Amino acid sequence: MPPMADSSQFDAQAMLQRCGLRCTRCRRAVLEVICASREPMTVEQIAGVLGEQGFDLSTIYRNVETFERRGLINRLDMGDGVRRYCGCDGHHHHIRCVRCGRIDRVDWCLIERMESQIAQSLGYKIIDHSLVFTGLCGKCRR
Amino acid sequence: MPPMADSSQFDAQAMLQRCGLRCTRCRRAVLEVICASREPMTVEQIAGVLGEQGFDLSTIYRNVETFERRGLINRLDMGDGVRRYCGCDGHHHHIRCVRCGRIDRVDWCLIERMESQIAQSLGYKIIDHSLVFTGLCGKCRR
DNA sequence: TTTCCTGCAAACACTTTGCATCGAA
DNA sequence: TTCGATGCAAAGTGTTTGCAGGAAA
Repeated sequence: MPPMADSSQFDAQAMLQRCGLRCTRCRRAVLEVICASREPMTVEQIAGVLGEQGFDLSTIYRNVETFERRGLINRLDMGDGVRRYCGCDGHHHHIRCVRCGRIDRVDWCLIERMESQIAQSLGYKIIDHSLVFTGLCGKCRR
Repeated sequence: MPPMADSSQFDAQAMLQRCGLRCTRCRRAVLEVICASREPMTVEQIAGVLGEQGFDLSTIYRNVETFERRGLINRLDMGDGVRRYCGCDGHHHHIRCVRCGRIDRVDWCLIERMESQIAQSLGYKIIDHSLVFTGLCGKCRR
């Protein structure tokens, strides 16, 4: 795994500024790692990727929380008790194998329709949704 | 909140026996609390309801884990990092307000269709799914 | 009688907090 | 220059584990 993916698709600095957040080395790095990753990242994984830069774990925790509250990233619980974060790029879901923990991505969705229905019937304003399927992947089925 | 809901709808003892699990006081009680509750329960809440019976927390943790692996209950992450359990009665989803933490239940579903599509395209055998919408409830929107 | 379950105590992992220092704006 | 961000150390919270005694089958 390369130390950091190409960040040309998104401009971490601009994202931070747009939210009124100071653009520090740690914040830029954390945001880039999360947004560049195709898979949702745990705090531990983020710290691992940024290992050589030596950011403090508590700082990373503080930053992901800030990002989440500003809507820069999404917090994702996959049903296994591990907290993960992913960028807000595009719309997709995940599926996790309950046996081996493998996580795959589901790129298509029928769900948008449900949102307006929920908004109507319960009076919610929907901000986001997280859909987690659990099952057995091809390998584990055998 | 009554100490325990009516358990006539389900037979905890039979459920345990069917799974080859010993029917102990603690197991029966925990299973009844979870299945009788309309809302998903945290381990802390379960222990609270059973407070006067003085079961050890670690025993409750062990039992809910056992129940989950046997498919007697479902583990549910609502996207707020808190682990909850609910009975496998009927099919429904939840929606959580990101501001106040309120959780509502969504009783209808368009999702079954997606499952076969996932199974086909990724080769998974779907066991369950968890869908969590986050948003602002009517009170918090104002 | 055997095997599994339980309570207790301790360890554990993950996350949060207080505080002094540092650095972006 | 100021206010917010950081690193460090410590505390907190929720969860898991080892072990000996106890209860279900």
